[in-house]
Amino acid sequence: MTQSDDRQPQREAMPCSTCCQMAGAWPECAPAGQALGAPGIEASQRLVRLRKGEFLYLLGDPVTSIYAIRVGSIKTHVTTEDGRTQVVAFHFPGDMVGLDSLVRPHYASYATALEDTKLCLFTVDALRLAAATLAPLGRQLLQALDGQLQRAREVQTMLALMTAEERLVTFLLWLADGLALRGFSSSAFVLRMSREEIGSYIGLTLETVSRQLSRLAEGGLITVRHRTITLLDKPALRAIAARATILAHAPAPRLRRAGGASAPAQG
Amino acid sequence: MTQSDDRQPQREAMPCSTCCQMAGAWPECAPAGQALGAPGIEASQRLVRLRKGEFLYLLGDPVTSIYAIRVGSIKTHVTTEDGRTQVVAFHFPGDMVGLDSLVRPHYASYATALEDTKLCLFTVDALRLAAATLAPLGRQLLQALDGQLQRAREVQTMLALMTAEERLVTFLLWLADGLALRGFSSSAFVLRMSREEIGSYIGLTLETVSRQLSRLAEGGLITVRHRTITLLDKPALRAIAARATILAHAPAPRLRRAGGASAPAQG
DNA sequence: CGAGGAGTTGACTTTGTTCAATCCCCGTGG
DNA sequence: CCACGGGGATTGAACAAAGTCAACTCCTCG
Repeated sequence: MTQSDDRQPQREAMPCSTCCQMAGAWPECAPAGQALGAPGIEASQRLVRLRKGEFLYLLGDPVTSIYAIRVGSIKTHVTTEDGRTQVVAFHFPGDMVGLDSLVRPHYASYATALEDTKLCLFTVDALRLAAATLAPLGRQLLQALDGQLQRAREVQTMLALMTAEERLVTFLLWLADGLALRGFSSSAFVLRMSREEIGSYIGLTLETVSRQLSRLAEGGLITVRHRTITLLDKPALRAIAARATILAHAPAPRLRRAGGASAPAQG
Repeated sequence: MTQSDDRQPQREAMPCSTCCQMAGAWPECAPAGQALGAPGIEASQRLVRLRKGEFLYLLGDPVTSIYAIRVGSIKTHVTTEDGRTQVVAFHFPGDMVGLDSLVRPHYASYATALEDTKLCLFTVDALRLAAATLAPLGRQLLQALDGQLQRAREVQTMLALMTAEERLVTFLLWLADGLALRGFSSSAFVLRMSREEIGSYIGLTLETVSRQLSRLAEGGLITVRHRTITLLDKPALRAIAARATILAHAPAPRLRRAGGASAPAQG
């Protein structure tokens, strides 16, 4: 392999136009309010530089902007109650970073540079303004889409680091919370799906699902009769699920230093 | 438990207005082009009824509409090359179904009723029209968001049913494909992340990642030197990953009848 | 050149899967 | 009204895959 073919691609500078194409049909990273298609939008084209290990943003920070990577790479990650770190995505040149937080007031993850990285910054004011011009429909779509992405990432985290018991309890609580949201009893309900379907969703076999349900019942935390479930001790259940639940307004992540600047500054 | 509290909530009829609130700030399910916020949009308010086990749509079908659940519940699922089924989401009253396919020409999953279900139908023509009126920015956002959702679901599926080897190979191929997209060599590249970070992403420990890399190298499929990876036998690698890869323009799913067919029928 | 983080490798343990037998509703039909 | 059949669910035992703990090597960075 020659250098030309074996080079370290991500380190190669990439013209912004290229990165922006990648990001979708972004206009040049240079100011281009026009191209954004909504009147009055300033693309407020700033360039951000990060060194390896530095944070682009922290979970819980107010969402001020989203980014497109020009050069380098970024990981977005979360931490769990018990201190484990879960990488939810890797981002490479052309990818958007922070998109999953667009419709939120606070970032839903940490973003850390895996190497020296340059990004185009788009102020969220501009984007929100654009969003405001969207049909309400569009906003709702965005909102709903974001909700589904969020849930998918929760599942992702669940599958990556929860035990069978934790997964099942988490799943039951999701159902309960869903029912509560809709104004129904959240402590007694009927499963609409088979053990097999549950297992498929949370990455277990139907036997394991069944066994775990039995164990929880033995422990007096729930009652199981066919597909009718009663949650007897929600605090205890939440405690189990919490072990590997994503911290929402979290403390500091541990992986890597944050280069001082944006660092959570804990040692 | 009394009936009043222990009733089967999801079976309860729910006024459409309620379901629509749930779905975001959807207008009444009754015709309300106005409320959609874009001129000329017909909400083309149709109601769809499904009986338990029926499909709402199939993977690969042209995307004609998306739905909001009024009563009932839906699972969306995919199948893998080797015939396993993976549930990617459960949807309950108020949830949107098919949203993840909005920006695509074909549905990216199957949607099956878990019980008798009623849904509000929104023709995608109307939605696309709305999308067309969005700033190009908005469309790109939608596109990018959808891309991230898709990837999250791929990870979800990977975590739920792939072995360590399959996960790692899939991950390497994702990296390679990403590089190829960006015009770089896709057979030799440098990992930007540690074994630990890879492991976190694909749900393995760093030791397992290391071991699997070694095994693949032993087998002559790849070369590993520190963080420099060379893919020597991509067909073989693809074959490994394919075992549990989501079928794109798939045949029929086996779980439940769709009016006739049933069980996985293999064994 | 030294220190320390990253990576590899091995031995052992744990967790969940697999295979298989059995149970239990529930709906059907006698 | 009750027997029967069948799919979903439960449970057990053996097994396998990945995790854990630990020792050791090798770069890389300072």
